[in-house]
Amino acid sequence: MADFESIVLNSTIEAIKILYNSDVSPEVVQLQETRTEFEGDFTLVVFPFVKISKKNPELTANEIGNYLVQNCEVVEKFNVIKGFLNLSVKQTNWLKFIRNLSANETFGLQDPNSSGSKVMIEYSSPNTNKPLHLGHVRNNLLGYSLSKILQANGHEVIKVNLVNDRGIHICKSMLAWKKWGEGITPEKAGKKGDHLVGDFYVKFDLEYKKQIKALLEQGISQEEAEKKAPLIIEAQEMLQKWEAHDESVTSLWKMMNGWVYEGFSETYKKMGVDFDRIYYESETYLLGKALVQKGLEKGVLYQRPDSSVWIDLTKDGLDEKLLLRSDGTSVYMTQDLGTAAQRFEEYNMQELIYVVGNEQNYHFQVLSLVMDKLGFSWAKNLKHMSYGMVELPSGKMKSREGTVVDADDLVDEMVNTAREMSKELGKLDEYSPEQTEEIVRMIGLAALKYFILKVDPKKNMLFDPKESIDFNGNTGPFVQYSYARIQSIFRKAADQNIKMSDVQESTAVSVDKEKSLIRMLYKFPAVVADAGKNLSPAVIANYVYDLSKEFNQFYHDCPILKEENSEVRNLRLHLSEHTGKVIKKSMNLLGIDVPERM
RNA sequence: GGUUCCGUAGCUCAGUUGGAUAGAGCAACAGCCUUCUAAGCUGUGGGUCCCGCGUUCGAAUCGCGGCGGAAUCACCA
Repeated sequence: MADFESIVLNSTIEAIKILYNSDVSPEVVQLQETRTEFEGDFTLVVFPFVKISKKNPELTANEIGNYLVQNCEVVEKFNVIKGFLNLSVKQTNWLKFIRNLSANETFGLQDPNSSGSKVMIEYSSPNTNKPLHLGHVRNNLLGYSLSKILQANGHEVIKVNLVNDRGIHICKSMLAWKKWGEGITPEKAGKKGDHLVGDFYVKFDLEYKKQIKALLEQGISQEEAEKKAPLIIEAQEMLQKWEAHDESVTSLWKMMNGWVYEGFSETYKKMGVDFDRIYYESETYLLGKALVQKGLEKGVLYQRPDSSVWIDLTKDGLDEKLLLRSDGTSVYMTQDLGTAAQRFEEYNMQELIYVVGNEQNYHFQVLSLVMDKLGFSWAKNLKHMSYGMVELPSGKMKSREGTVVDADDLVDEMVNTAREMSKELGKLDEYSPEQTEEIVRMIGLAALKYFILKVDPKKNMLFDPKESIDFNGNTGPFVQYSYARIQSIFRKAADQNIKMSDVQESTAVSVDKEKSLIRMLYKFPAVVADAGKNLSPAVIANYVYDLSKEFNQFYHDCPILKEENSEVRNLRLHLSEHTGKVIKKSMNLLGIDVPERM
């Protein structure tokens, strides 16, 4: 079924050809939704055509309007306000649209892999020296939701995670555990492994600072003290041993990383995110050196006297960038060059999207440029899905000041709040503890996820704990509540033995709220496409909120089961059903579950 | 200093090929449960869309110049 806009658009082009003997391209035709305060469904902006018609806007609009009513099969009537031609789609077309929905379970979603495009999306990418925090939460939720949105747009999606499991920061935790851990394990401590390891990272920093302070008191400069402190030297030695595959260091590393992985997978599971493939930096950090060699041979890169390798990007408005240290070891960029090449070779995808914070905008600009200069055709298909930082009312999160919001704690708190709130409202009194727990989990998580995803990803956002646990208004629980209400209607309908039948095209759509709900549902496919194009879960979140609000108004204004006219009742049941389905699909695209009751 | 991003109601945010009188939520106040879940609905108040200039029939949206904020510019990742 062609959508109404394209039908109207084609007819408009035709109208202008016939009325004014002029050819206009589709881009010139501005068709938008009619604002609610005016009558109509779609509005044609006629200003662009007055030059062609050589008549004033009102007259032009009337002429086009008349033509469309007579010649466009979906246009019923029109009105003109200023230069705006408001068009009403025939009611039978809307009813047909609703009727077709019943036979279209995948409404709004493209068939899996139908676009012929394969996309790899990298997200999460944690360090294994401390637990996940609020910043990672935004990353994980965005990455997971985007993968769903891209799938809904018909792309084949490969979700990958690149775990940073090696490096000096990992050695710091390891060293601290060795020195002060007294053989403690997550079991003995009764603590998640990632949190335990994080404690030792903090411990290292604490002791390191003490040593620096002591050195400063001996009159050594800050810079030198940071380099000379025995702890950091030990950590560096440990890193060298690790790179040399020293047995004792490796086994310690494996053990502690194992703890962290276990902790992470618990957190991932709790948040409901997953991956198709996990890469480890310990296995990829040496990649990229061969590419650098090739770049040197091609003359794209150059070597300095100290034998470090650089690329000059000053002509591209950037700086010179180091790709290999003077001792021949890799930097972060080198590895990223290598892994990108490896991935394109292995998966042959069209695009690689990195979900990484905007503090690395420069890095990804360089990455893509370097790849381009090295001659990889897909360099322009490396996309950085850059998102803004999460700030707290007190400002930025600082681990030193203990203001980091831990991911596990955060989820637990949201769930606890949901539990208290449900108890207070007496919502779940009749359910078993297990059922209650499941629903309460869903609500708490929805509050958190929706709160984060509703904000445009590229913007920095403020995470106010007080606001995040609000379950009223523009929130996840509000959307869930709307869904639960709908399910309740159908439970009642079953009790009363009310059956649904096909929507009759003769049904009167007499209430505004019915009409606006239909229009809202109609928009869904365009919203999914928009979210995919702009890589923005926020587009979905804002839509599903508007849809839910619209439904609640409809629910308030219109009796459904109690409606006596059976045709109207039937229509309202269909509208409720399809609203429920679209809410569920939308929330699914956000990685949020919806409860049958709450 | 260079580059990039941001600035909309008291607060948090929508508003994307330039379109009509700039919208929600929270907070405040006032209403609505003997009728399908009140985690809901309705109403009131609240705006120099950071400022200025320009392009245009028309600018929150585009361009230029300011002001304010953030990120980044490591032989860190």
